Amino acid sequence: MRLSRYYLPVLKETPSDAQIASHRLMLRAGMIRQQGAGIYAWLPLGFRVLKKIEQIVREEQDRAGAVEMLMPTIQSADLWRESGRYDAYGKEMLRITDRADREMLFGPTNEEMITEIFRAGVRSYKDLPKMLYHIQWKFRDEIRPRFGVMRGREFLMKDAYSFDIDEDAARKSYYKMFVAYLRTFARMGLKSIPMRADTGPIGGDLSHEFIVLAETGESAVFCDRGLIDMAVPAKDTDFDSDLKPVIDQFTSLYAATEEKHDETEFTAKVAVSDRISARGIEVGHIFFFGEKYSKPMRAVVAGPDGAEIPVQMGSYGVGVSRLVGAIIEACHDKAGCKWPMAIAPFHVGLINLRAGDEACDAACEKIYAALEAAGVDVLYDETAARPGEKFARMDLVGAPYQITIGPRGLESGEAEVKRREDGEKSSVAFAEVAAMIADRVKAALEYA
RNA sequence: CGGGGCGUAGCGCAGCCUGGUAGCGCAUCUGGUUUGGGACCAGAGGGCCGCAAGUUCGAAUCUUGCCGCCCCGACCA
Repeated sequence: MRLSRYYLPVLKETPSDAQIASHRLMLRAGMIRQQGAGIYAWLPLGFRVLKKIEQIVREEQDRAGAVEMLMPTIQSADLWRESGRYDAYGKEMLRITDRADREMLFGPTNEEMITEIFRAGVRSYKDLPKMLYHIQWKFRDEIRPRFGVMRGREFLMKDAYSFDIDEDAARKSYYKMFVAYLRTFARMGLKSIPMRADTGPIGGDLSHEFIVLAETGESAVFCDRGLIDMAVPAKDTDFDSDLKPVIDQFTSLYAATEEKHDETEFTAKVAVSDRISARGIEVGHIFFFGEKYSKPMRAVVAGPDGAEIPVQMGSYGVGVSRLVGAIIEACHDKAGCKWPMAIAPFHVGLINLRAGDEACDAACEKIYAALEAAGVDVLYDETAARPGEKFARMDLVGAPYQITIGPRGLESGEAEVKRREDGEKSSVAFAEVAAMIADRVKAALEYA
């Protein structure tokens, strides 16, 4: 992408209402623009990141055996009356009436709708198990939206739903999602820690929040240091195999959010040097809720003996738009974003220090074309801006690699390569730089 | 929803107390000098001062109402 054609409205000064790093940087880097309290437009740069995150989530859901679909944002109130949640949900639900005065709502979640869809097409236990998911915008009229996209009112969420014949089978579905989540967040360069969460009226051990540690996290969390270095299940994990050992391993060490924290247990089970008490961002939540919706909404199947039984359900959410903020919280410095390769809006920033100079232009065009041909996402700054401004802007955008071409380096036949992560700079022979960077990008995009 | 605060040019702000139709920095545009980490000189454009009513000869400024946004708290992917 040529910068001159792109829409990248960067800000030199920090907008006054941005309190935390991710919000500040997203505004400054021209990723989002606020349209109302907790409502944001995604500008081209932010949209690229959002799409890359969404794609990773999708790939890992598919790998775990979930099937993608798409449900509408607008739902009918009648559906929610069936489960009894229409009145229970309260003011967080945005209620709408259409021209015929029918009561509608902008979906805050989709349990009712998926249950309706499922019951319409499944009759027998032989059709189970099933796992369905979609990635869709939701709206929750939060009392107090804040922190930019981390707690917006409108947000993009992946939600999956599992349907099983009994609790034992449901447990297997739950495990699949557990593993899928570990992999999903790891691929984005995040350390996520599954923490036990409130299971509500059902009880049991089947509810976990996936937390990313960050100073600006909204909840206080407590865990064993051992969880941080625990190896994430590999790409070739067979999701139909017994996943219990993996779950056992990840749940063997203490990890709880504030609400579930038990200080006595914490001090008893975790050595002082291994105790982490920090703040975290919830990026995913998996939950088994049994017959909560299937029973009142009559999502039943015939069992082997012919008797109708309500299906056992679970739901599994990932805050896709929130992840953009969460990743920035985890990966940034004073100058800007430091994107992990997998979700970087651009892999490489190419800086032409002397646009208009024949030699510089020719050299840059050549590298630009070579990188693009190799499938690398390049942001090519061919504007007439001054060097300092170009460097600062590229640091703000945060591509993992920057290639700088200027008259000085060109004389010696070299390009300067800077790694955004640690600022390390090196000179690379002009003839080799494109191939070298393309290789590095490809290597970084390989995932476990 | 309770408590606090803010709304003046694209962004950051001053002016308001003590009424006289608006200013600063950055950004933008033009010309010139510059050019390896956010340049310099000269000039220019850009504002129903959130909206509405009221007081007044006169309102960004005072009064009332409304709207919007932010922060703290209880609640949440």
